[in-house]
Amino acid sequence: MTGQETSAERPTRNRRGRPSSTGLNQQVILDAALAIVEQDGPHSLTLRRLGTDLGVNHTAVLRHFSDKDEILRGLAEQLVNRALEGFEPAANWRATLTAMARRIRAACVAHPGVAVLVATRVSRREGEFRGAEAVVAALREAGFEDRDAARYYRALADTALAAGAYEAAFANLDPASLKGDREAWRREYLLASPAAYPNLAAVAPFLADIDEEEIFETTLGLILDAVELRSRRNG
Amino acid sequence: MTGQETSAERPTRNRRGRPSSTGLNQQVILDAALAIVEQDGPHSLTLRRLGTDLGVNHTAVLRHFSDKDEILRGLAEQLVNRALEGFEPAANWRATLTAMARRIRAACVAHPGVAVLVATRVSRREGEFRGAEAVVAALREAGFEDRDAARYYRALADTALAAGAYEAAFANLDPASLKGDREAWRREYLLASPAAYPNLAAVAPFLADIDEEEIFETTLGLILDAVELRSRRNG
DNA sequence: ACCTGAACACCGTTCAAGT
DNA sequence: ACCTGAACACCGTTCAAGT
Repeated sequence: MTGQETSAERPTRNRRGRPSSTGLNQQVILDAALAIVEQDGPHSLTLRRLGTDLGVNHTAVLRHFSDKDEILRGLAEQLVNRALEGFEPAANWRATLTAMARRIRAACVAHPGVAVLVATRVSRREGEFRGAEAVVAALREAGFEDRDAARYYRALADTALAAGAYEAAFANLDPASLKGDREAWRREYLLASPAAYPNLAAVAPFLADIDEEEIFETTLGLILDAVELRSRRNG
Repeated sequence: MTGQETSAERPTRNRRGRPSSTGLNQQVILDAALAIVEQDGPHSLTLRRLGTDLGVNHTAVLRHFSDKDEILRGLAEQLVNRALEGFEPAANWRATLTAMARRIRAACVAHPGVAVLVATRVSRREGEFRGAEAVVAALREAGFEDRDAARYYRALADTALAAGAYEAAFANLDPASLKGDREAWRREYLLASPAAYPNLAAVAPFLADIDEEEIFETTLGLILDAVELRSRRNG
C-alpha cells in the first residue's frame, strides 16, 4: 500500500529501479501521443514528432513499444478507461444501458483522433470487462435469457462503437473540406429536383437541422424501445 | 443517343477527341485502383503502385485527378452505385427499409478496402439521392410526418453506413492479428473471472457464437420494430 | 539497459523539361 | 495536352555503435 513495495516492472522506472537517463517510459510516451493527437490530429502522430516532443531520437520510443501499432493499442486502453471512469449502474436497466451507450459514443466524440485510430482494436482488458458486465447484468435484469442477453449486448455495444467511430471519422476530416461538405450537403438536398425526388424535397428543410447527437439519441431510443417491448413479452 | 454526339469532356477521350497516348483516363484509373484495393488491401493503394499497374509514371495519374483524395471520392461514388444497382422499392415500407439497409452494409462488407477509405465521404451524387428518396418515401408511406421521416431516415442510413464501415475496418486488419484477436476474444471472455464478472460468465458461451451478420440483423430488427410501433401509434 | 545516428525502403506532391 | 524524371519533404523500421 505504500505504492513502491514491489520490484515488478513499472512503467515509470527501468528494471534497475533507477529512472532512465531520458525519463522515457510507456506512460510518458502515451501522454505525449495523446497530446499530439488532441492538438494536431491523428495524422500528426508520427514517431519523429513523438521524438521531437519528448526530446529524444525518434527511434528511442521503440525501446518501450515494439512498434507504432503497440502505441495505438495503448491509446485504445486509455480511451476505454476514460469512457468508463466512475461508471455505476443506474436505478433501472434501461437507464444503465442508455448511460453506457452514451459514454462510449461520448468518449469517441471527445477524442476523435484517438477513436478513429483505435475503435476497431479495443483490446480485451479490464475496463472493457467491467463495461460488458454492467450491460449484460442490465439485460438479464430485464428478464432476457442468456442467448438474447448476449445478442442485445453485442447489438448495443457495436452500435455505440460504430456510431462513435463514424462520427470521429467525420471530425477528423480537415475542417475546410468538412465545412464545404456540410454546406454542399445542405444546398444539394434543398435543391434536389422536386420532380425526380418528391419525398426528399418534402423533408429537405428538416434534414439540415438534424445534428449527430440527435441521430444517435434517436437510434438509441428506437433500439431500447424495441428491447423494452421484447422484455415485456417475455415477462 | 448514338453515344458520341457531344463534344463535352468524356473520361475515355481527351479534349481533342483523340485517345491519349497512354490510354489513361479517370475510369481506367478508378478500375485499376479498385483492383489494387480488392487484391492487396487499402494500404496498397499508392500512386506509385497505380503507376506500375497502369504502365505509366506514378505522377501521370495526377493529370486526371488533382490529388489522391479525389481518387478516393471517385471510388466512393462507385461504391454507392454498386450498392444501389437495380434497387426497386419492395411490397411494403418495412421491406423497402430492410432491403436498403442490407444493401448499404453488404456493399461495405463486399468491398471493405474501399468502404474503409470512403465511408465518411460519400459525396452527394445521383446514386445517393435515389437511395434517400426511396427511404424517405417508405417512411412517409408508414405515416410519419416530415420531421420524423427525416430523423428516421438519418438514423437508418447512419446506422447502416456506420455498421458497414465498422465491419470493413475489421476486415482490413491484417489476417494474422485479426485471427489472433478473435481467438483471444473467445478465450478471454470464457476465462473471465466468474466471481468478478458473474453475468459475463453466464453469457460467455453464447458470445462466441454470434457473428457480425447476426449483430446487424438484430440491430436492424430492433430499430424497425420500434419504427413500426411508433407508426401504429400515429395511425 | 537504453539511446543515438545513419541507412533503408517507402510515401504524396511539385515542377521543369520533353513530345 | 499530356507524360516523364528528378527532386523535395516526409514516413516506419532496422541495426551497429556508443554509454
